[in-house]
Amino acid sequence: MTKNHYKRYTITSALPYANGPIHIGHLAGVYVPADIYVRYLRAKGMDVVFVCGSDEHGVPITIRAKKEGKAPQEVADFYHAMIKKSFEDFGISFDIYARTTHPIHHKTASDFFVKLNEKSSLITIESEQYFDTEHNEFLADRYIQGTCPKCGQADAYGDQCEKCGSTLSPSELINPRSMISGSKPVLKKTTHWYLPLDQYEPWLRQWILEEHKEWKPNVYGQCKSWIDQGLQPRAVTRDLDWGVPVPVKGAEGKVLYVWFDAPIGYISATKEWAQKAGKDWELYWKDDDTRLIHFIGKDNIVFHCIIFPSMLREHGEYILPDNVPANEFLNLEGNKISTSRNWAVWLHEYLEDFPGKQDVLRYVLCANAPEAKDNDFTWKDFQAKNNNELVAIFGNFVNRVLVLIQKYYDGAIPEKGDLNPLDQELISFLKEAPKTVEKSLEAFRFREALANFIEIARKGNKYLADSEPWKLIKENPERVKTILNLAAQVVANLAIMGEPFLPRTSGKIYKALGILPLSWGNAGSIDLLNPGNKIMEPELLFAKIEDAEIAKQIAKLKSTDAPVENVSIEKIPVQSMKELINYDDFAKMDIRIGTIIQAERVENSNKLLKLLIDTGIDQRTILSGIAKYFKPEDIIGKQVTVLLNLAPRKMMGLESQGMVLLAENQDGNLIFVTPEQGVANGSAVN
RNA sequence: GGCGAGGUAGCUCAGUUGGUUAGAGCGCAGGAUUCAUAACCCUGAGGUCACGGGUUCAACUCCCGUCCUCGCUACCA
Repeated sequence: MTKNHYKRYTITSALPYANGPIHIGHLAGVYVPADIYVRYLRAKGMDVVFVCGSDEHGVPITIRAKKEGKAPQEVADFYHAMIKKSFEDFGISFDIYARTTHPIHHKTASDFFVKLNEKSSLITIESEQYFDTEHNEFLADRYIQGTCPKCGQADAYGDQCEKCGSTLSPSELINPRSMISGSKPVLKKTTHWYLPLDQYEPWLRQWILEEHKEWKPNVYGQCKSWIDQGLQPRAVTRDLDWGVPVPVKGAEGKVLYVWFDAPIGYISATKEWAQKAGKDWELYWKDDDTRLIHFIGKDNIVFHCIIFPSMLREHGEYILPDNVPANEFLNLEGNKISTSRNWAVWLHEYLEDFPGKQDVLRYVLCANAPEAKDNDFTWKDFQAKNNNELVAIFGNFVNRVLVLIQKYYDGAIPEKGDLNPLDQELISFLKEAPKTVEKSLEAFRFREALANFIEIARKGNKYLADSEPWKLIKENPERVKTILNLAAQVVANLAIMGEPFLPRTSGKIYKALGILPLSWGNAGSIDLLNPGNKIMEPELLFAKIEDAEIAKQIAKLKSTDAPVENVSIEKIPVQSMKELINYDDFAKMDIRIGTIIQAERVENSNKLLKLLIDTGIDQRTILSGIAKYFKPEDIIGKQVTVLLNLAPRKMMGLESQGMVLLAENQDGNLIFVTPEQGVANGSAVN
């Protein structure tokens, strides 16, 4: 249960996978909110550690490494360095950005496993797994390719088909082959350790569903869904040579599964930081007065709410997360962000294209963060928020105050005199402002917090408009001193309360005011600036972003064929060529042209269409997973290419007698392979 | 199909335990102003709160059903 007071905070943000750069979706969902929260805590003087690091293990990295003829470490090094740098340049204020290949992490993860094993918290299960006899090693799911049993895609991986998105197990693949040698793998017995999640169900139910009803609806709902569906034991080891070796006799050639070692990375990162900073890491993980918070995206909910807490609890010494504020996903210009299609705004590219504009992106991503539902990032909105809010409201207010003080008082803060009702109103608003912002931040409502913050600048503009110092300067100069003193105090307040959201901008304001950064506790005061203090020549906080710059970004995005720039490691080709076959293999296939004469949806299926095909030699039923792409009535009469002698297979209680061939275009839509000109049904394709 | 999250002004979103004329920002229209990056400030138009039932003195808010979007999950040979 959330307590009222904590002595310290441990804040984690999801470990990026060292297999690609960071994009705005990662930032909006995880790193910007986490950083805002941490900066806020620090400004309040809280004892806080903010940890993150690269997740460098896992099979995708080894696959990429193999394809590029590199060692896995080289791939991880490249992206680790790139990610670390872009976070630094962007201003995410980690206390440490660690990595899971660091010895401290290997030892921590290893010890963690040993402890669980010694407590008999893990169970071992023997199973059959694919083994590459040529290379003499077990094959990770990702190392096995074969035909997807669900969509027929020939290059599905052992754990997932990237075309249809199905989750698979290697044994389901048709004609499995090793991606290392190309040979056909054999099943071989192997033993693995499992975390018996099913045994923790009563506790999880109590801990989450009863004691953490305050978690966000999306998080709470996902957890409930998982728990209600019944949890299964989960393997925590794999037969692989890239990862943390399983520290048990007889486990040679086995490593900890990435999902087991990655979250422990938060702990080892804290250890590494503590060593350097001369702190006691255990206070941050084992003391009940420490509040542990995980910032993640919705894809990580089950790991951070169910699996990792189960591990921590079984271990026995650790505290559990008090909250897991997971965000939804950010879309880009109406489409899902996609790395493979290069539909993304990459952080390292943004930093190059918009130098010095880190705060603009922070602002837009926070104002538009996908807190309750998926959200859309558009460049037009980015421009509008910059020009209409940062420039026109915030930047403009600060600028006009500084310009007026410069003009009337040669840059010296004037003295306050008697206060009138207008002043009083401003002062009481200002006094309440920190509490309002604070309340939103404490509830992880960052959009609201940001809106509350920008409201301060709005009020400042209104105060100037209402009090009209530029008019009064002639008739009542004494009064103007009070107005501009108060206006300047508002500017100082903006610097304090803006720091979590817009740290660089805050720095600029402090510099312009000629004062050192103030802590959050000063917010709300109207005595932050001493009369007589000199301010600097005003410098604009934000610049307008012109249409041309936006058009350029949109054009860049729309040229989806463009390779990922500034990434020297090449992307994995979409599909590599399969192994060679001889003519006889090909001749075995009976491929013909047929015509769809009936088409209807399959009941209770949202993917399958039941097609009746005239193949020239018969009329047969073929089921095809294309319901998402075609309406039945639209495809009747269409000539298509059909694989006739594919062994029949039952789906949804119906038998499919063949396969209709389809191609996928760049948008991910399916296209029938249709003869250029009409031909007779039954014509062979050779 | 099952489960989860959403469906509120043109756009992006708030609406706390059901309570008087449903809010904000942007955009739009009009006005005022000139200290300011032609920015600021004021006013206004715009919503059968997805749809249909029900509970209630009272429902955006609770219950039932339907439709749509997103995610997970099952059938995509």
